[in-house]
Amino acid sequence: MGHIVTSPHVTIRNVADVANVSTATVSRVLSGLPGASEETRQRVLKTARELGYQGDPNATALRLRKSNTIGIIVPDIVNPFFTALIHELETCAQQSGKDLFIANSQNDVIIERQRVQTLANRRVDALLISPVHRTMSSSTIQWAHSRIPVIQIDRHAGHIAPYVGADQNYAMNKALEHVTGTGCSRVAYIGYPESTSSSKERIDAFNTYISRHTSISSHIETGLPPHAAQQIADWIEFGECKDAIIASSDLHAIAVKLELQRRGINIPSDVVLMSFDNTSLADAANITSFQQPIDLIARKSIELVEDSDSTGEVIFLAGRIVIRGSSQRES
Amino acid sequence: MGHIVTSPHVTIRNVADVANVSTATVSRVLSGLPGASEETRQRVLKTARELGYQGDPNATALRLRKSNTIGIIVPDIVNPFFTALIHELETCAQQSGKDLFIANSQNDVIIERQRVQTLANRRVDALLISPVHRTMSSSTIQWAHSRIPVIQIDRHAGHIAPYVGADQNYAMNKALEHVTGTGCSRVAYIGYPESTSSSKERIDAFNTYISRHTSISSHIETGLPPHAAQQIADWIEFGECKDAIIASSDLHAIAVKLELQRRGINIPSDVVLMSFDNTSLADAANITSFQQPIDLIARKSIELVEDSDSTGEVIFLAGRIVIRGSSQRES
DNA sequence: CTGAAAGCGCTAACAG
DNA sequence: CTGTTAGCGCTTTCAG
Repeated sequence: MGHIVTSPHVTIRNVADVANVSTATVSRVLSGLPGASEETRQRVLKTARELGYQGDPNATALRLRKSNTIGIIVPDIVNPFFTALIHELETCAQQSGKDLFIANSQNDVIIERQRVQTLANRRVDALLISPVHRTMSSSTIQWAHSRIPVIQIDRHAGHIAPYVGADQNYAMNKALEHVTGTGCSRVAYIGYPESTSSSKERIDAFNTYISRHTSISSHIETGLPPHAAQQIADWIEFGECKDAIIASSDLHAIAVKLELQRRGINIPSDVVLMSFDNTSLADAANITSFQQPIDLIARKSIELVEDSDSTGEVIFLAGRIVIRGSSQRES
Repeated sequence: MGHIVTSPHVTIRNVADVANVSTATVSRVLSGLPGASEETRQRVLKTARELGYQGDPNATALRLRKSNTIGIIVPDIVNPFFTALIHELETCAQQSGKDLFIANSQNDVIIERQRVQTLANRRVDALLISPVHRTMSSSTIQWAHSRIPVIQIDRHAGHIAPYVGADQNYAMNKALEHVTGTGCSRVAYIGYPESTSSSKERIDAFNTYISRHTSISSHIETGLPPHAAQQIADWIEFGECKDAIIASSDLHAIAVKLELQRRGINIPSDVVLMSFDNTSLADAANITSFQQPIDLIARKSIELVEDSDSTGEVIFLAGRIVIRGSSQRES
């Protein structure tokens, strides 16, 4: 068995020879440009089809200095939120006839820089990026933006390039309204530190809301899911007012849920729990979660790519809460 | 603001001019080839660094007809199992100094063919693919294998190219031993239909085991998670012997868990439940799950890529069960 | 040890 | 309407 080379790559030259025209004509026809009689058009199209001509994207990219592709760099490809986003982007990109280059920066600004360079060197037409860090990613993004159009997506590193993402302030307000609506007046926030723009915006929104509603007492806990979950469990109090926990990621919510279960604390009767992102994890663990509008985020970002004179735009999108058993009696 | 072109791409020509040598020499030095005095070496290296030379992968790929990259096509990028695999592959590929092109076939053989063609045209050095379908993907894979080295990973479409994946027979035996070990003598299988090699192999292994252990009664239910879960719940019986359900994916297991909860059936006291893949979903839902050896799968496949005379190999790897609350009393 | 030159496959003037 | 030509950035003989 093994790898048998049967069909070499068909070049434009091959097509030209068989169709008895010049490579220039083949190129024009295949690019849909004018300047070819209907007769030759058909002949070229036919032979190209018969020979199975596919084109060489590397040669085209070298010549045109663009590759008809869009690059997307996510900070963590294992996170279902980002794969859901990638999935939506794929659909939108396909509709624009573009391919997607998917890259993972593994939550590391060094790797992020490498990925940005790789994609820029490959001459992607535009780069969508969800930055690893709110401040430390900005130089990389600026570097990229100086050579190709860059759009920040879901997270940003300042007003250094257009941004499309969810309105974290709106989301956090909805979340707080929901949990206070279930009768909680002690509410805690748990999530990663303020290293990403979305985390920071959520924490800011949380604090603002609390400062305006003096009847609510609050608590904030940041850190990696397991550790932060232990801390937050210590904060739980049984008294006249009911406790609520808002987790900034489904992962944090699950860590909290497991920790509370271990301590014999019941959800939702003792403590109301909800989270952000509404990934398959929230569904699996039956946790109420705020659904980011990833379909709109994807659509808008691809639109921005097409629409070249859209520099400096900042687009916030809404979203909605998906209520599950962790914040209501009946599941 | 907007997109400001400040730094054009630095070419080998630029480096050559500044260093006062020919492009040929620069190329040799940068490729680490012999044929350059230590003095010029250093000078070239220095100027390349100072100018921020990055190289043009498109030009190199055009010239060399290879791109120093590996392509990976997964059937469903939203599935945490495949992103975990991608993550491992990234690590291994990086160690070999290669970039990874990630593509998603969206469980669709048509899209799968497109993705394969795209990557082949981009001259990836090798293609790793987890086929969408056990039989319908084979022509695409054969087409690809006729032009570039192809390795089937986790799933396969016949002995048409090397394969690296888990030993499904071993895995299913371990699963059956585990659930029968908890005292169950009625056991059901739930999963997707036999459209993928792994599904088929698991079902075959299930049937073989059952036929050898006549004291166990069995049941098989295939279909999409929610529907199949309803069916399987109808099968549950309360009697002298305890029931167990083995789910072929974490998604199926979660659907089963939710359906049983709705009917007031307790896990694990009434029914023992376990699944395959051990993704973050299983962790979230506290479900015992068989962990595929994705680290070994990734390592082996990258090794096969390097080792060019490895045609026709078939490598099966083991794995282990991660026990959680769905199959034991204490969590 | 080094440079000149050819050419990978493609597109875009420019002629005809 | 069509062909000739140059060249994108790179590597690699082949001379010197």
